Amino acid sequence: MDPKLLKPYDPASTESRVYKKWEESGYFNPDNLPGDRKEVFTIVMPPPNVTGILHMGHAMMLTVEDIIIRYQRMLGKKTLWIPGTDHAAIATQSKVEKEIYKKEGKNRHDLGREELLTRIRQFAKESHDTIASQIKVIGSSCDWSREAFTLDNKRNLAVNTVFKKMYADGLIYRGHRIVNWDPKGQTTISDDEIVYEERKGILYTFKYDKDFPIAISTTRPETKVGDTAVAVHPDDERYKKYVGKEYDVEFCGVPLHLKIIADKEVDKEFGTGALGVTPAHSQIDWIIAERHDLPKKQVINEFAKMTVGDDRILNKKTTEARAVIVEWLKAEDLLQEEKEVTQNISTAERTGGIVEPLPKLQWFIAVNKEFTKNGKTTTLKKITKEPIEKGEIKIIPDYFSKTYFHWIDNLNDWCISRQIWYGHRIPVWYRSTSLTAGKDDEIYCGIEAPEGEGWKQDEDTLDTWFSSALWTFSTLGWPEKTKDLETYHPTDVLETGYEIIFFWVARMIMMTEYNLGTIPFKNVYFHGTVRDAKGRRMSKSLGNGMDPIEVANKFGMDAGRMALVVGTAPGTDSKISEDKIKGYKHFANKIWNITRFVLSSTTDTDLDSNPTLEENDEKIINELNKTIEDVTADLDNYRFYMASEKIYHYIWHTFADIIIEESKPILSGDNLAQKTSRQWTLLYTLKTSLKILHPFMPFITEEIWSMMPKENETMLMVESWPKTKI
RNA sequence: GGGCGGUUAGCUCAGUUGGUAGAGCGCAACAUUGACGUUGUUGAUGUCACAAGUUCGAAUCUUGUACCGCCCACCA
Repeated sequence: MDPKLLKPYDPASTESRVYKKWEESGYFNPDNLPGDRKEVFTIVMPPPNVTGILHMGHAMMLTVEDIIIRYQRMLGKKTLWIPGTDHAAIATQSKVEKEIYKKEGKNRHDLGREELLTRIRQFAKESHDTIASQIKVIGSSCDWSREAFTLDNKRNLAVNTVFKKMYADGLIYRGHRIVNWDPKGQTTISDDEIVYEERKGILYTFKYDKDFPIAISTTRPETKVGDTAVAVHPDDERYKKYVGKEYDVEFCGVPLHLKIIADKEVDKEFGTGALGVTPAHSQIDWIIAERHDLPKKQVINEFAKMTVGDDRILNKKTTEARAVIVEWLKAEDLLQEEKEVTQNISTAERTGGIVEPLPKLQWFIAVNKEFTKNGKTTTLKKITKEPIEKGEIKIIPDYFSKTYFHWIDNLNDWCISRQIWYGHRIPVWYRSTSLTAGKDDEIYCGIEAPEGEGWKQDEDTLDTWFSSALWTFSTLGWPEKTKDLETYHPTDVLETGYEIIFFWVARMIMMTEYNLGTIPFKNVYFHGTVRDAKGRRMSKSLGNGMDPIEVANKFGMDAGRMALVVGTAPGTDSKISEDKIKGYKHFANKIWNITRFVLSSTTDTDLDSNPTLEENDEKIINELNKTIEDVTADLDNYRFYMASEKIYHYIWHTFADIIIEESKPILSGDNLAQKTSRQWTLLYTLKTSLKILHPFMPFITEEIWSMMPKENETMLMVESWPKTKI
C-alpha cells in the first residue's frame, strides 16, 4: 500500500502535482486521447476579463464546465475545451488608466495612444498569466494548446472579416444619432451597458416666458436651453388652439425659437400634458424632432458642460446649470411647482458615470434591416430569435427563453464604436480629396489598410462584445477553413452566467447565424450567481469576496468544487461559506480513509477474478448500479447539483457507513467464500465510486487511482464511465 | 409600467412524469481509540406562504392574493 495513505489526505501537496501529471499526459488535447473516439464534444470557455483575478463565480463556471467535459471524456468522446481570455476593452483600459493616474498623475492624453496601449498590454499579459494559473488550480481539463485571446491576431482577422462582410451587406452603418455618452469614460456605450439607478429628483413645472401660453414639466431644466418645440397630444383640447404657432422667448439669457407641435407620443396625463422638446439630449425628443423636421440644437458637450448661454451657465456642469436656471425661474416668477419624484437615472456600467444622451456620428449594427440569407429575406433580429423558437438551441433552465425573447422584441440598433484605444480598431479608413479638402469624402472598409496616400484609419475601437460574439468560431480558426472548425463546431454547450444572456449569448447566436449560417452551440446552461453566506453579492467594497486560490490552499479545490456544485440548481443563485467547503474537505478525508480500509483488506484481491458473489454482495452491486444509473441520468440532463449530492450520499452513507461496517466481521471471520466475495465487492465498489466521483473531485480520485493495485498504469481521467452491467 | 423567478425542518436548499415530505449544516443523547474524531449510532422539529379549483389523491397542475428577489423600459 502506498505510504501516503497512512497519513491524512493533504490536498495542498497533491493537487498541483496531479494537474501537472494531467498536463504532461497530453489528454487535455483531443488529438491525443486514447482509443477510437468518434463522437465529438466541445465547450468553449467563456473568456474571463483580463482585468484582475478570478473570483468564486469563475470557479463555479470552470467547475461545471470541467464536470461536463470530464464526464464526456469518460464516455469515450473526443472532448475539446478551449480556454481563453477577454481583453474587455473599456474595463481594462479604465482600470489601467486609473492606476497610472494614481501613481503618476498622468492621463491618457499625456501618454499618447501607443504608450498607453503598451502599458495596457503589459497589464493584460500579467493579468492573463494570473488567470491561467488560477484556471489550472481549479483543475480545468482544457486544451492549453488551443488557447485564445479576444484581441490576438487570429481573432482580429475574424473581427475585421465580419465587419467587412456586414458593412458590404449594409448591416453595419455609420449614423448620426443620439447615443449613450459616458462623460466619465469619455466614450459611447451600448444600451446594455447602462445600469439604471433609482434616485430622488425634482420635477419642475414652469413656463419658458411670461407670455408663453403653456407650462411644461421636466427634471432637467438645464436642457431646456436646447428646446426647439413644445409637443402636445393631438387630441388635447386644452392646447389644440396653439398647435402650429411659433414663439420667440429668452430663457435664462438664451434665445429660443419654439414651435408648438402635436405628437401622439405625448402623454396627456403626465405633468401639464405638454412636453418641451430637446432633440439633441433626449432619445424620444430626437425621434419627435425627426418626425416634425425640427432643428436639433446641442447645448451640452462631451464633458457634460453647457455650451450655450452667458457666464451664468456657459461651461458650467449640467447640475450647476440646473441650480442656476431654477433660481432664475424663481426670480422671474415662472416656476409653478416643484415635486419630488423618484426617477431611474442611467449610469455607465463600468465607470458609474451618469449617461448623457448626445447626438454623435457612430457605427451601428442594424438589427431590423432586411437582408438575404440562403435566398430568404430576414433580419438579424429574426436570425437571433429563431434558433431558440425552433428548439435548435435549448436553454437550461428553460424559463430564460422568455427573458431572451423579451429582449429581442425590444432590441434597437447596436452602437459598436467606442472612443477608447484598447480594442479592435474599426477597419475603416477615410481620405479627403483635393476637391473637398477637410471633408472625408472617401471611405474604405477592409481587412487591411488600403493602398495609396492619405488614408487615415478611424480612431475608434469596437465594443468588446463584438469580438466575444464570434468566440465559438473565431477560436476554431475561422475565417480559415480549418479542420478544427469542421470537427468541433457547432459546440455542444455554452455554460455561463445568466447576467450576460443579452451581452453575449444573444450576440453569439446572431453573429454565428449570420456568418456561418449555423447555431454556435446546442445547449446553453446558466449557472446562478455565487453569493456569500448571507446572500450578498461578493464585492470588493463589501470585502466579502473569496479567493479560489485561498480555498484551494485551505480546503483543497476538490472540496471547493463540491461546495460550488452541490445544491446549486441552474439559474438559481447560491450561497457559499467556509463551513460548506469544510464539509467537503471532510468528505475528501472520508474517501481517503475508505481507500485505506479497502486497500489494506484486499491486498490479495484481483478484480479480474470474478468470484461467485454472495447474495448480500449481489445486493450491494445492484444498489451501486442503481446509483450509477441515477447519476448518469442526472449528468445527461445537466442536474449536476443532484448527481454530486447522490454520489456524496452514496459514498459516505452507503459505502462507508453500511457496506464497510458490515464487512468488518466478514473479513475477520473464517467463511472464505464469503470473505472472497466481499473483498471483491469492496474493491469493485471503490473503483467504481472513484470513477463516478472523478468529474466532481478530480484531484483526490486521480491520486487514489494511482494507488490502486492494477490501475496505477492508467489515468482515471481517460477511464471509461462505469456501465451498470458487471 | 411590463416580464421572470421564489415562498418546504432553526439555517441553506432538494423534491425530474401528482400518490399524505427529504439532504447537508445545526441541535440533543449515547457510543467508541486498528479505515476515518475531519468518527459512528439514535433522535426531535414541517397545517410544504395564503385562498379557491381540477382530481380517488396536490408541495407538485389551474386561478387569484400577499410578501421577497431579479430583469427589462425613451413618461419628459
